[in-house]
Amino acid sequence: MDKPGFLERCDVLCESLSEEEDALTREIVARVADKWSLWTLSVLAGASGPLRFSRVMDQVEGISQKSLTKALRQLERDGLVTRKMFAEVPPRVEYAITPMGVEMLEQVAPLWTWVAKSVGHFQTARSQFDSRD
Amino acid sequence: MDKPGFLERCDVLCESLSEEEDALTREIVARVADKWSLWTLSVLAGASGPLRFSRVMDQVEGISQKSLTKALRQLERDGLVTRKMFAEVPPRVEYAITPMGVEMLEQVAPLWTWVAKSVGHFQTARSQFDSRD
DNA sequence: CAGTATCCAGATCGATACTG
DNA sequence: CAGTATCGATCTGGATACTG
Repeated sequence: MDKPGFLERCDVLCESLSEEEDALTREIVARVADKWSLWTLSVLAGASGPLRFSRVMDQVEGISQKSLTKALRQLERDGLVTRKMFAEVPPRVEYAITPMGVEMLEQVAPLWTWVAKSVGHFQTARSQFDSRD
Repeated sequence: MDKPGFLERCDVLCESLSEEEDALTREIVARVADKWSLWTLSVLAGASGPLRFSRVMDQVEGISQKSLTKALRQLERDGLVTRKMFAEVPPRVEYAITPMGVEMLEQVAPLWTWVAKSVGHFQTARSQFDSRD
């Protein structure tokens, strides 16, 4: 089995990272896999403009207030969404995706699409595995 | 904010999935984010041939026996690696990546590379966020 | 409205000990 | 060698109640 080119290039890049950068890279990639974070980000991407907290919560079905708050804070912290507070009563907070957030989704979309298209293969593999002696 | 084309295409595909397929898709994508699973898979991809359990464990630094077993089982179940047992004493088990596993890595590599290249941006975003009033 | 604080149940993981 | 079994610490997420 030859070492594939894409893997080699990835290795070279990854090994050039400091330990701190490596840890951060892993963290960001991990966020991609997080159910709520990615869903939240794509809701903001699909909206025609900034969304209030409760509008986001409506669209991310099943999320709790606590989890949404956490997801939005993380996304904000990493510069993937912006948070704008208005000094009104009742309070209004608007979230919007950043260009970096859009870029992130663009990177994730091919992977997601590939998995979705391959879902039949995975189902087959699993049923074979589950019914082996 | 216009709905980007890539997102729309992804939406259309995702909405064509049954609830079961959707759940499986999420699960597979989640595995991508899992530290050990991806690392294990890339070790097998980088090897010049099948690897024994203990060889894999050597290369995935810091993993416990329990976690490696779990990661390998999941990868096997999804058809991303194969497991071959030899009836010898002491027992020998060899793991190898499948074509599907290679494909999976090929899908993940661009994302990983992009994150690694963007790590500086994320560091900046975080330090700004962490030092805001 | 947009959170924060608290409690609690379930999953996860490392360490350790044991086995075919 | 390649696991499985068990235990305890840790983390996570939902439900609920409360607040500026």
